[in-house]
Amino acid sequence: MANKELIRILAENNLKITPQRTAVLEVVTNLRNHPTADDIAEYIRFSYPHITLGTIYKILNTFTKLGIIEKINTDNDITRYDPVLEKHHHIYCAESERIEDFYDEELKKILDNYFIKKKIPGFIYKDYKLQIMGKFKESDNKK
Amino acid sequence: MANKELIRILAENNLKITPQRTAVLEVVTNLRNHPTADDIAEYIRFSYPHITLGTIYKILNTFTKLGIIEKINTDNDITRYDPVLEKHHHIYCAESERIEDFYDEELKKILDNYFIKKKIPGFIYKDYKLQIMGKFKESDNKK
DNA sequence: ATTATTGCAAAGACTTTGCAACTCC
DNA sequence: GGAGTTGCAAAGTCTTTGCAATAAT
Repeated sequence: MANKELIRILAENNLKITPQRTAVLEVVTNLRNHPTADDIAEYIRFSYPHITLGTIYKILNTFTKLGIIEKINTDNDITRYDPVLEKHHHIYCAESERIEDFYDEELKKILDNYFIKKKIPGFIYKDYKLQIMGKFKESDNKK
Repeated sequence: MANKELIRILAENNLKITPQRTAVLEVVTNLRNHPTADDIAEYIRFSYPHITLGTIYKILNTFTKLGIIEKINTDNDITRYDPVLEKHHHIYCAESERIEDFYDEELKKILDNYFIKKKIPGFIYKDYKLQIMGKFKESDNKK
């Protein structure tokens, strides 16, 4: 994502354009690695050696509240972050920290269709999240 | 779940039968509230005032590794626990801490069917988890 | 100039760990 | 009796918070 685009997103959300915010947004959207706060800090320190985790967390929380990014829950208690783009699911590897995006038109249709029809009594449905568990065959289990 | 049944489960898993383990298993299976470790400690202290969170966590981790219970991820970083019974999903409330079980035969069929057919390249599929988000209409938002 | 944001350090929350004492089989 | 479990306290990890200094509009 180009720098111009990043700035546009911040502006649209009435956020002041700071280098730190731009950098965090850039890392999360461009990496697509579902990084942890710590991962993000590590990347950003190349360009902003003085940035601290406290700041990263503040920025991530701001973005999350505005719906610019989304938290991803993992089985250990470390939160990871995902840019909000088109609706997609996540594939979790049982043997590594890898989490990959998964998008399938058919699956989307099936589930959307189900939830349009299905009424859950006493509950106002808004969205669903699907996690796919298993393991990647390759041994190149990059994070 | 009867005490006899709880003991059977522990025995089946080659665990020593201790009052603490029996109590933890009882709380998680009978409450079906998806309690946190802290919730569980609170309940058990009625009968075992001296039990500590450390012990609760050790027991919960043992049970989780053996597949007797399962961790449930939440958006804040507090882990909650669910007895492993038949396959079911969870309904999350956006406005309270409530998490309810959801089981629907049709949904199960649809998803099982999809994943039987669908091959994800480079990935060995094992299971899926579906989270349903929205909010409960009632104001009696018991936890 | 005003208001929001950053950096830093300290505090907070949840969870894990080490070890001696104790239980279960 | 021996191996495994508990209780306790201390430590660990991730995340939040408060506040003065700083930067954005």
